[in-house]
Amino acid sequence: MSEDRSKSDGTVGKALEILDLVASFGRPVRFSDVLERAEFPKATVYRFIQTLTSQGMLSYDPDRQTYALGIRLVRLAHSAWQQSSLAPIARPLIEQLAAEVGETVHLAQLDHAQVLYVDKIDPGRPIEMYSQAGKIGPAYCTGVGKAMMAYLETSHLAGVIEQQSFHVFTEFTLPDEAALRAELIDIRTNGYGFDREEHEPGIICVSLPILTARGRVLGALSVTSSTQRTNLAALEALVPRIRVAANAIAREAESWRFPDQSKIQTVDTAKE
Amino acid sequence: MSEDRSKSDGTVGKALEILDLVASFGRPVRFSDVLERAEFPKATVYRFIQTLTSQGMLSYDPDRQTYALGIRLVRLAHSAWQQSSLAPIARPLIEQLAAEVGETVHLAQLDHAQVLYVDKIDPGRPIEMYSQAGKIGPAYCTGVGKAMMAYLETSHLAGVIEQQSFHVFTEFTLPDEAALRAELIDIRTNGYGFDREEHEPGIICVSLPILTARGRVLGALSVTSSTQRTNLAALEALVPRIRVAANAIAREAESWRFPDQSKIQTVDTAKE
DNA sequence: AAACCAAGTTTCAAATAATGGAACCAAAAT
DNA sequence: ATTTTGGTTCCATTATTTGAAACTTGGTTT
Repeated sequence: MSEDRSKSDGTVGKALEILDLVASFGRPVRFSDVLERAEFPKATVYRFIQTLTSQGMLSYDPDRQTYALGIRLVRLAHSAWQQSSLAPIARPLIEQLAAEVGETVHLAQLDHAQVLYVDKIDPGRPIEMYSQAGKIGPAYCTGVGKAMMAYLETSHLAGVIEQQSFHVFTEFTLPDEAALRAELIDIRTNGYGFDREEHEPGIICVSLPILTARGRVLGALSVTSSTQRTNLAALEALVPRIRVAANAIAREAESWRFPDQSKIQTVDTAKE
Repeated sequence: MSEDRSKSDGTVGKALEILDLVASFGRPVRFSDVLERAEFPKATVYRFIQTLTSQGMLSYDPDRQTYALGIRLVRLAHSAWQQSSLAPIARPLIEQLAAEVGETVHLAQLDHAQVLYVDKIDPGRPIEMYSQAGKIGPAYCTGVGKAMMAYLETSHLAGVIEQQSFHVFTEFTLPDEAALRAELIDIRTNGYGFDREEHEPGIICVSLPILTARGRVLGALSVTSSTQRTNLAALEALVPRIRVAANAIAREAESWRFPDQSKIQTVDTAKE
């Protein structure tokens, strides 16, 4: 199910596989824990762990003799979040959106075949960030996931759908590819989609894709609430307002031209 | 100055060097941008970028033909922050501390030879997370940096000091190793240290290390303010309260025993 | 339109680094 | 004192990385 990464990315791919493996434990691990789950021989796993530790991608606790993900990752993520994600651009826009509609707003992007939440604003309560940004979720049963899938090009979409688990979370969870594909056509027709308690009972949302002028999917925006507080029709009424935000984010993301500091003449004598 | 990483970490080290390089631009980059600054030949840089992109560590924008740090990093960092840093443990404790003292509290750890801020609570304003966590700063002229250095073992300390730039930020910046070493002895004697406008004019702080029972440095805590609002003596009065928090964090970090889910019998027939 | 150029991509033999079985070591358990 | 478990090192074999050079592509200039 996830044996595609590292398939032909040589040593680097394998090292990152080990990194993911450590991450998957969700807690500090001993060498033997990793060895057990890894599909490489002892010495190989050992060397990878050494290397990753020396590189700061893993950290070693000498007291407990355990490895955990290293803080170099936190530093890199700081840059990643700033430069690669929509979050820093979108932050002021979704803050205002959340304040106006009075509901939780999610900003998500597609990672591999999963939804990755890059920001969340919950009006009222102070922002808890790390607990949300970086979180991943299934694509086939979340509003943002479906909104993004609806606008993928056919070939890419096929790959993404193939990797959906179609685990049944609630009675409303879309059960299979056929149901999902039908839903995606609907979304494309309307320009927005819903989560009808497909992932968590009582939780509903409207979602819109964030698209470039050329139609490439950048991410998705959703407004989430519960069945107690509101209903789908009320959420649907927010679509125009959300669309304004989504468009604004797309426009800003696209127009973000960077100071052209790369145009410095490169003299060829730069070899010294 | 930073040619130590990847020195003998083979291919993986080199790939991560490229990753850092991309991060260092702070904005999406073209292939040639990277090539220019990298010390590897064209084909090598090219393959690394391909690999990293295919691995999701970099993301490629086909419209602009640029690479940026990938969102897989955000996902990994989410785990890293949770499992490796002190932040999730410390969060409630420093929130309360910030509320009580009414000043900004920083939580930092040492990464390589730099200070890495893993959390920040500013009473009054809502918490901005990724924009702060992950930020790095110099060790020799920040309160948290000096507090941590003061408690490193001699050999480790030497390596860290060697990498300090001793750039002069203000008239109070410690100018050289001798001044720093003297200051570190002071800090060790008192159990806490100050930032006397050494990094930014008008900004002062008290800082305490977070130490394990065995005396290993886990991180540091600081309460920051400005010369307009307060003075060093007033900050010093907060030390006992801060020490409570620092000790609590250390104790919790140490006693955090993880559910013993690794003790599942590993039958050796697991080969199929 | 032809010639040119810059940026990006592919090739392939040589150089280098990764591999992994096995031996080794240390500390804890018996 | 002996065995077991968990971690570390060795080193000949093997596979991968390397990088100069050739090539392709898309955009400019003449």
